[in-house]
Amino acid sequence: MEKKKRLLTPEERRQRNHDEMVANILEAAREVMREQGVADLNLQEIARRVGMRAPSLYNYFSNRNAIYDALFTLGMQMYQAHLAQLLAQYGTTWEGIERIIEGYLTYALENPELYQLLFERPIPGYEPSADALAESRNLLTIAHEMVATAMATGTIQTTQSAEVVTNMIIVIMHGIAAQHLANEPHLPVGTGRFGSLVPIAVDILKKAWS
Amino acid sequence: MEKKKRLLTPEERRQRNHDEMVANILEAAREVMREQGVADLNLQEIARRVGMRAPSLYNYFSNRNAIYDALFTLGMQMYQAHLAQLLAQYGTTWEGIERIIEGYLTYALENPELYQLLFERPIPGYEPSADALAESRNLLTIAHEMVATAMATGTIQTTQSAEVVTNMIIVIMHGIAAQHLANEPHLPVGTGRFGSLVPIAVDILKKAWS
DNA sequence: ACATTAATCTAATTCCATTAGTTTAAACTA
DNA sequence: TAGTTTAAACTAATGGAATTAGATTAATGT
Repeated sequence: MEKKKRLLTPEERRQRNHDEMVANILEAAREVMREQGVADLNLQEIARRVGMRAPSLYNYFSNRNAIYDALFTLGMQMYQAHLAQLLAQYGTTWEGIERIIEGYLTYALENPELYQLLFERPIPGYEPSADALAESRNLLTIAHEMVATAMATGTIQTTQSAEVVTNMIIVIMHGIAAQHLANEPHLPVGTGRFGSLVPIAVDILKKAWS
Repeated sequence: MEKKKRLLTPEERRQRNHDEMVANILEAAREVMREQGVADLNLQEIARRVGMRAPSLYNYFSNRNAIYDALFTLGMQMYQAHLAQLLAQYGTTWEGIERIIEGYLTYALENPELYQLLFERPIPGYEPSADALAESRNLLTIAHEMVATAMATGTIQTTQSAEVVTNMIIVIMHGIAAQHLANEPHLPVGTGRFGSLVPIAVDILKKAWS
């Protein structure tokens, strides 16, 4: 009978408010990046949108790059969740590989600001922190394991190493996304000069490797 | 007997000095971009290197973006010369295609600042001018003609359209260069996780299309 | 009540791009 | 040759943005 739905202690309430504000700031930052370009992140504008002045942001992030870094980590986690879902659904089949390539483009179109931050580097003064980069190495491991499984089960048949196969898939996946984003970012997945190449590229790989 | 090697008129001398200074500024700008990143082009630093103060640069360029634009055009002309040379030497053979892919990576490694400006966009507030973009459309035309010739002469055999073939080659070429530059920019052409994929990628295409 | 602390603010600093206005020296003109 | 024009430089000023310093407020803890 002590507590049916225990009230929050002041400490917890403070923490919750703080976390909420962090989330709000990141959300506002993504909006600004989408509207004004990834590199033009403007602290005054973020502050305006969350209802404070720019210097107050420093209670939540130590500087502008810390905001980029939080978004880098967030974006990496989002992409990994997206990828894990595809892997669970399709496994390591050729269809799965096609879905993964398509999924990379989907992610890029749905979250262009995060995509650019994660996979198209040069933000003026920003380099991902060691923590952020660890997430990104994790992603490469997942890709490599997927390819190794596909080779072990015979889906992919080639004398090339799993590393070469992985890298080639990355090249094609990234090449398509980069060109689509640069030239026809408004067109949906599966359409346009580059977006429509996904199944064609997979056919070419299939012809070479099965 | 009028003039053995005619002296320059004052007008010509003035023009020559002006042109020289423009070239010096662009050279200094490339240095700064290489050292501090493409997006961090700093007018004070350029000015220091050519021996003047920042506002004096405005006698030669109307603003910072005009410098980017001049470099865009310069870089595009350099790349086209590079490409024309390869085309003349190897023609539209499979070896020629391999050299072109390799040549794109070579250009990217030798002129990383121009490569990023030309082929990896987002410089904060800069969009290429119409003139600069015309150069870039020209490049696509050259690529498309090359592929059409290769298909007409039977080097490339496929039911795909020349446009699809061109775009796929662009995807692979750019994908390799982007990954190499992002991950192992210090390694020379032909080496590293991505640089070594060039011949492998060409083999895959050859298997699919000949 | 008093002290602490988080969260906010305003004001100040620094770094840039860009503009305004001035000076100098060369070149043209009468 | 003297006076005018013009290119090319300068210094000083403006305005935007990140960041730091210092003061204030309000909630919490003792």
